[in-house]
Amino acid sequence: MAQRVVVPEPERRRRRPTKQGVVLSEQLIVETAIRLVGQQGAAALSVRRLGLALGADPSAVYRYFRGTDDLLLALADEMVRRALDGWASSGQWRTDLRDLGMRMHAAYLSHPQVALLAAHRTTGRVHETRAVEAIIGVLRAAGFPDTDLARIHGSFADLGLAFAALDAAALALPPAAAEADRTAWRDTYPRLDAQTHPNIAATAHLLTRETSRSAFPFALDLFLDALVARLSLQQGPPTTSVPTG
Amino acid sequence: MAQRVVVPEPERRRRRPTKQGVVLSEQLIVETAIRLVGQQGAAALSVRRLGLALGADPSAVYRYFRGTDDLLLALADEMVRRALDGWASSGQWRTDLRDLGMRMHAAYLSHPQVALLAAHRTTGRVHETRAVEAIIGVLRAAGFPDTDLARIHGSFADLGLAFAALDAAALALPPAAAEADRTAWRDTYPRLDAQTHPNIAATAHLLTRETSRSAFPFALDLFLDALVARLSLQQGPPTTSVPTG
DNA sequence: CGAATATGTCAACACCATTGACACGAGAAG
DNA sequence: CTTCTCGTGTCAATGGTGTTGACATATTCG
Repeated sequence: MAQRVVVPEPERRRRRPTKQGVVLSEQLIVETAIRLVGQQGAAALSVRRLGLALGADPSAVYRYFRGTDDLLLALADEMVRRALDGWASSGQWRTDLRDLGMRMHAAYLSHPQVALLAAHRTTGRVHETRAVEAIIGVLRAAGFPDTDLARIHGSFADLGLAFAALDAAALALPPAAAEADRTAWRDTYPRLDAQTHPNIAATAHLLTRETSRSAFPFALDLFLDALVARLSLQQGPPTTSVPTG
Repeated sequence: MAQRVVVPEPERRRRRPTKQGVVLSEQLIVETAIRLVGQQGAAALSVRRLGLALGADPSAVYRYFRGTDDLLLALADEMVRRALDGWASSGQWRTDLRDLGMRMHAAYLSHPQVALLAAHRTTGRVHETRAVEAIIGVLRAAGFPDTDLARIHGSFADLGLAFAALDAAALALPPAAAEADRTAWRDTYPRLDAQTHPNIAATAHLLTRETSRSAFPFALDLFLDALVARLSLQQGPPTTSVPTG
């Protein structure tokens, strides 16, 4: 690190403007980084370009984040913040969980390049903690036993993040790669030898890459069905195997 | 590119040994890259280090791959090759699909760093095509209508790759990050204010990050259940909504 | 007002991917 | 066997990257 200490945002007192007159903040840096990645692709996220976009010396970023990885986690946490923004419990646990899942998915998909970079990371930051609190709260109110909370929460979060990353990957492809992807299905598959690839050859005219619809809502409902079934067993026998997907 | 033309592997005639006496090949480069990533982490995969590990000048890699992205796709395709290695249809479509899914998942998880880098990419290479052929073949033999093949195949592949990437992410974390992850659940959650995070505070002693078991087998079975249900509807009414997750 | 120091800046380091020019030797042609 | 071709490995150079230590200065506190 250029400097060992990164002052946490709430304790910052002195705000000294940049040579170009910009007053930096964690929030401003995060927002600028998200904009940068959205406009120019994930490859454009470098400390130097970020400095340029901010109107500050690149190394100033290190006064706010310990390194690029720290910044990345902050971007992920901002996605979570936006997902939770305005959410409130409806009182129906299944509705709540579905809503939380869809919000998380949507927040990441609105910035696919960020999702691709950060969706698989545990941020350990405030908004992630808020999300955990919300999910645990819904599960407890629904009547799930405390001993199952960690596992159910883990499965739920995994499902959402896995699909967020997956669907983001399709959206975030640079135009050239997306074109190459489509070309593979449209051009090369129909030309494959019927000897070596009989099934593709026989149905090539019907095979087009299906990218329009996300499988997430369907998968989420399957998961929630499993939770409902588990909860209704709750009163009867003690603990059987826990649904984890 | 250093040189516009990359000669495809099967057409290579001249194999000229390196100064250090190594005879290069696409396969050798891919295997060395996988080993490098497995031993030193994803960050160690640079053309320079790869050259060093190979015993060749770094720029020699560009005689075999157009760039780092091309190499990455080759790594992904190698994972698919290993997954398919030795697979044969059992004649039972559900068994076949489950087996293919589990193999793909296992192949990626055996090299989590590679999975993290490449699982979300469409490679367009030979082994991926073989996998598509196998899956389409199983679905056709099962009796799914040709018009549904693209969508069902897409959902199946998505599910497997999404969980491969997710589970790989947990395995691929550098030890420091993994420790930080565990610390968050063990140390900071129990200290949260009961006012702001009542649900976490009340159950903190039971909350530990659940990383031991993958949710994939469960999710895969849910998906296959949905396919079974869809197939049994096949004979009756025409087409309803298609399960996509 | 004066001092302390947080924060922005600068220059430097080691690394990275990629490229064009070049040399050499393997394989084809005779 | 000899000769020629050109595929392939090497070298040097370019412009990028994250990160750091030293430094300057203006903001806040006493």
